[in-house]
Amino acid sequence: MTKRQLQAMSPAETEILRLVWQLEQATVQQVCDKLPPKRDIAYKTVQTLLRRLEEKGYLKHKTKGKAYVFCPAIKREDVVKRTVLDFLDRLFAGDPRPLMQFLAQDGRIDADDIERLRELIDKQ
Amino acid sequence: MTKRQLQAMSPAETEILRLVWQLEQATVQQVCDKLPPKRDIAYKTVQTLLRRLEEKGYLKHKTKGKAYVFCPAIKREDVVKRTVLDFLDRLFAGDPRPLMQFLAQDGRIDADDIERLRELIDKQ
DNA sequence: TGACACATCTTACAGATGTAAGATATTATA
DNA sequence: TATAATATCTTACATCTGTAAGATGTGTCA
Repeated sequence: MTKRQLQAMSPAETEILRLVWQLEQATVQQVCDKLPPKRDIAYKTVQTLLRRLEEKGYLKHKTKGKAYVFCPAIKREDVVKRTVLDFLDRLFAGDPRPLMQFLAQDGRIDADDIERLRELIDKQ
Repeated sequence: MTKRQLQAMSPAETEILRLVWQLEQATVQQVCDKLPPKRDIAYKTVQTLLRRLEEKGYLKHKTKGKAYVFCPAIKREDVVKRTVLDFLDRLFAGDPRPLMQFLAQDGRIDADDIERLRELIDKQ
């Protein structure tokens, strides 16, 4: 029971959590401002998603003036780990190679990226 | 409108579609047999998921004897592309590098994998 | 040809999700 | 100290999801 079971994040919640990570900590308004213009959702909706993320244990908040400031309640890398592995399991039976291959073939990673990855692996 | 908008797959549906890919084509029973033992869901549930995948346009079926044989209605690589890019957007703002980095650091890809990726990229 | 096994079709249903409105509280300002 | 602006809290609600049961159809074999 050291490893608490977190309730899964929905896609919309994931998107919002990422913005909080980027901002390190954020009010509802700041998250709204950070949304890409194409992503047209109401302030109230963002508020609901932040609240649900807090209920699920991903965020916590403190009060500043009249507004809440939300910040991560668990380490980003832990969330990334759980989320990526889960994704990998479902789509590729846990094998990361088809995923990497797709990224390479689709031109989303280049020789430089590969070089940096090699260094990272060699260092270990 | 050449590029039809596919309805998103749910996590459970994704898992089932992956099994159909592995089997190339499959009856409900074959998908059930392919499920990992830990994943304990009823025949009827698998049937529902396959039906929903067909409704959403990911699968089609033909009849063989009294049973349906399901097979992909769209190319696996197209589904992978849409699904991976969507995932990447939500969790990493579209940047694949944190994802790769995680995989490397978590020991999920090794030097050999990297070498093969390099070859793949160099060939392009 | 009747019954058994096994499919599909129809229906269910609680909980999650996406999206947000209305009610109420709080802070700054005229 | 009213009042406007801005927050949060409470509530809503249609749809999607995960999970599956019950009704009905169909092929097979005695």
